[in-house]
Amino acid sequence: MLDAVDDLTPEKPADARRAADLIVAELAAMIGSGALADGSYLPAERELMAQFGISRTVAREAVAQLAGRGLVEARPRFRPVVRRPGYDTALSALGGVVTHLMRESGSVKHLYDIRVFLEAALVRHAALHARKDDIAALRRALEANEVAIGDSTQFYLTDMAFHAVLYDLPRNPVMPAIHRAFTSWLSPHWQRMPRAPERNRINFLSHREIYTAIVERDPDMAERALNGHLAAAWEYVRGTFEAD
Amino acid sequence: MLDAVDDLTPEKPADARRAADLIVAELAAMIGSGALADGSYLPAERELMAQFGISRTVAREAVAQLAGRGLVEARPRFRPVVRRPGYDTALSALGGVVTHLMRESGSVKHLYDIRVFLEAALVRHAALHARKDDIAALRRALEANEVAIGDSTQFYLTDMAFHAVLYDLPRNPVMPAIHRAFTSWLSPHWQRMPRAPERNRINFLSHREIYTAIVERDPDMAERALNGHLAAAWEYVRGTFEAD
DNA sequence: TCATCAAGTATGGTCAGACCAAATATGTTT
DNA sequence: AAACATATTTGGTCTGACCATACTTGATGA
Repeated sequence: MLDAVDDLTPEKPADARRAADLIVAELAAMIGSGALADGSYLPAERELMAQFGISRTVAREAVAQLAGRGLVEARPRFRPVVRRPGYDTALSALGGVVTHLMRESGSVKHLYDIRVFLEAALVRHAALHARKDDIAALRRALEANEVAIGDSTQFYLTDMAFHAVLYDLPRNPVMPAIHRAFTSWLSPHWQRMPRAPERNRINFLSHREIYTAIVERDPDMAERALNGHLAAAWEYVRGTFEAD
Repeated sequence: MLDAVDDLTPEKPADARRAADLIVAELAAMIGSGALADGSYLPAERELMAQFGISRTVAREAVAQLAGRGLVEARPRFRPVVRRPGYDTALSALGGVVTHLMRESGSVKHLYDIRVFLEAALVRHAALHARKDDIAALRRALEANEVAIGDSTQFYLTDMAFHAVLYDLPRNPVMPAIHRAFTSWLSPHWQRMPRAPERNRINFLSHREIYTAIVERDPDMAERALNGHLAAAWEYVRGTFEAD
């Protein structure tokens, strides 16, 4: 991290030409313009060879790059399928790196804190701007959460669903994608957390507290409830990876 | 976007074996454990061949994958260099996809709204938790911003720097990375925005307003000021890409 | 008629060996 | 000791081949 420049748009060496890059650009443009429709097959490698006058090597590398960018879904022995990227596929690009990042001591906490920070803002936003149907959705999620107290697996799902409603509230499609990314990154750690109905009950009560604060249009109380909720959850799971 | 499941941990087909994947996992582990030190050269392709008993093809694909994940920096004709990933390299993985995403109408706005949402929470946090040295840093950034009003290029930089301080405040290394990611994604649009000293002055005043609110420990006012600031900025640049 | 199953083909995955151009190392000359 | 010429290393690309599996086609049989 000494001189980690890492400009986020890797276009520094003005030339940096590699045969595959041109093909990638071309195909990417086709995907963007719809010339290659979402869900359709990418031309076979041997077709690309003929079509662009390149070798198989280059064709393969181009496909691999597109797959890396999420513009194409290339399962091992199947024909690559064109995938117009959504916010989820974008976040999923992080997956690999994040997994490695989280080996680093403290990084899980950093990520978790970001989540708390975001969600605090979300409950605040909810308390101020939630509409009737939003609150209804929240209430439904809360009720589902309550009946699942006895079943820890089910409780985990309804727990996530409750929080998901908060991410849906701003009606910005990026938010739910962020939520899915967070949960998929952090869930491995959560899985290891011992579960018990009494613990579930505590969490449910926290959820209800948050819900109440939102209904009463009290952002400060909502934020406080959420912070307490997530701080407690953290204390409960920190042990599972602090031994690392 | 119809059935974009896209689970964020691409490990669904229990088999999905590809020779390169094993090598990638192996090398990734070595990088994680420090066996391959940050900044050192990755073994040459021909060495990997011998070391793992694989063909050049597989060796190359493995390196390409590592490069895609940001664990290795592979400039065109140079030896790949090991890069222990930081939060920046993680976010940079998004770069390619986000670029494509932003062709989609409305996605720039969505991304911008996320930024506004986050920054609103940040100024709020600043107003509540900023320490003396934080405020000093903020003041320095503000002053630098003021003297740059006449120079639009310089103003742009000091503008970013001012906002950057807000991201530094929570002392969570993920925050600055997010800021850099945002600016690198949105800057292409901002570059097209016409600049003028009078406009700079308005923005500076907004910054001062935010600063004042933080100094006075008034989160609501800080949030309001920031929302106004960024909303105005949006109105000013929306024209540059709404024609698309 | 239509479902089933067996070739046959298309396609991605891997291998081998070769050549090139650029980057790096080596050694020689000044 | 610095500058230059040469040799070696190394990544980029090409060719051509073989395999295993996904897909297609068509024959078979209920």
